[in-house]
Amino acid sequence: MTSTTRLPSQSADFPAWYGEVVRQAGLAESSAVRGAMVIKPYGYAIWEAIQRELDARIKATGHENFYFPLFVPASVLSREGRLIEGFAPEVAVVTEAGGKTLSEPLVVRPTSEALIWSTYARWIQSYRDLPLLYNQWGNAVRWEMRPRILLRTSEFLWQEGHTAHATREDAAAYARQIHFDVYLAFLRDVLGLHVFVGAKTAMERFAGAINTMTCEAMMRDGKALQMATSHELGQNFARAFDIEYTDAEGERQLCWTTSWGSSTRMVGGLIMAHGDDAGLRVPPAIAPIQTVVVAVKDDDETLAAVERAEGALRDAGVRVRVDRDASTGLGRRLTEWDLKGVPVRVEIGPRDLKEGVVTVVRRDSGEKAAVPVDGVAAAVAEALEAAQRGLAEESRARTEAHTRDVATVEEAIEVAADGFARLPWSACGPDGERRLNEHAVSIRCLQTADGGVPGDPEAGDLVAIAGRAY
RNA sequence: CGGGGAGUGGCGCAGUCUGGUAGCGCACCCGGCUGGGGGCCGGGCGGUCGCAGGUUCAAAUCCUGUCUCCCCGACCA
Repeated sequence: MTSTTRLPSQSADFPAWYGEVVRQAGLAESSAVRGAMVIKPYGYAIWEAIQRELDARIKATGHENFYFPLFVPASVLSREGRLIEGFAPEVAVVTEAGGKTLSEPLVVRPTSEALIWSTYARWIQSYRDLPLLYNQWGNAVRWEMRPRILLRTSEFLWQEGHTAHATREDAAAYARQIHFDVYLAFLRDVLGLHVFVGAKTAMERFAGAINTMTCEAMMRDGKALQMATSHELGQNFARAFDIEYTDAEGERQLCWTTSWGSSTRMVGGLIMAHGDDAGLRVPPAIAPIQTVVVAVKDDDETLAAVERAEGALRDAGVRVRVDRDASTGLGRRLTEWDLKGVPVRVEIGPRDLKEGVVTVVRRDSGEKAAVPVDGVAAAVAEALEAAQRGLAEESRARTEAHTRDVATVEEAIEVAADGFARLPWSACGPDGERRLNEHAVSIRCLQTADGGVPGDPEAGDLVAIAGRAY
């Protein structure tokens, strides 16, 4: 049961707005465990939809899924110096189990890297075993200082992919394929988010990676959120975990590996980027409920019409839900569907039926249309498509409107107040990056002049995308 | 660890400066009217004011101590 009635539009700052929507739409709540969360049924339905869509795309690139243990022996995690260094401050450690103090502490995985690489070392013998392509859906724990529900919780759900290859070129090509064909395509085509793809600077790179590619999206308040990353790990992890193979000439070689991941943070990003003052706006492509048919009254004629509309929509393959609970006030019911971000609503009541129509309303634009009773399925299909396009277009337009070209670090700091700055990397460099950081601005990624991912993150003539980040 | 703030019915808060019978909104229960965007009217249930001690005729309010939580910064998928 919710208790407050404070509406999102009444809160001044955006994060508060965000928390209200998360709570009122029934997505998640804080857990009894510090910094963790309970994902409520509707929030989980969105995550399931994301999983389904993303998993299909991952598998299409030739991967299968597997599952590794939650606990990692501390000695295994520390085999790659940078890995343990990168995560040491935020790992949770189990020192006691079965009523005894453990002879070796177990780390609750902040990532499965270490365990998976040490296993790959046994699985890989020959060049015939390569490439090795697996993905895992699971959870991870990072004891962050400042948790934010769905954006940075101490436990989060994610997928992490790990691949091993014979050559650097093959590994690089795979990382790119995942980054573009899986992450970029998913974020753009399914979530309707305009994202910047690029490489992380040395400072922002994943510990142990030689190249980290990222998808950065701009939230409604102009701040950045990293939506997914793909790493080329070079031979660093192969060396630390002895991942070797014998090539066709009989020579022992070190593998080249990649890893990549995305998490429940995407649900948070979806809200922060598409949400408005009335709640969520979920793109039809992943909306657990695409259309809700609302019975304005519960007289027999209305209920019969609602039933027919539901049938027609179901037959058309629409994920439809019916709301015929007239004992609850209409305004209250409509508000609830708005908060959940159901993309299209069909209202049916005596007033409509007298005219032989039903009312089709789009959540993204608020557009209302009276359509003939027999035309519901077609009208809804059209509205769903328009809503998907509309949200994507809004995201693109807003992002572009808040992205400006600048020439100096000082200008970048100013522009980052409410958006992104495109700054020549040559005018910034690691020193400029540090100056940006002092003003809570970071370089989200480095791009080529035409907005692509640089083949070499150390190349000249790159453009830095700078902004404040969550 | 540094800097701020808050603990009062289930939830959100006012009251504290200036001590005097603990209040409001939401939720909940009952009755009625309503019903095309969180509806209206009336009636109810519910709180040892974080904890401990002190001052006082009298403490949510003043004093001392203590506990807890939140926000900002350093961390970050």
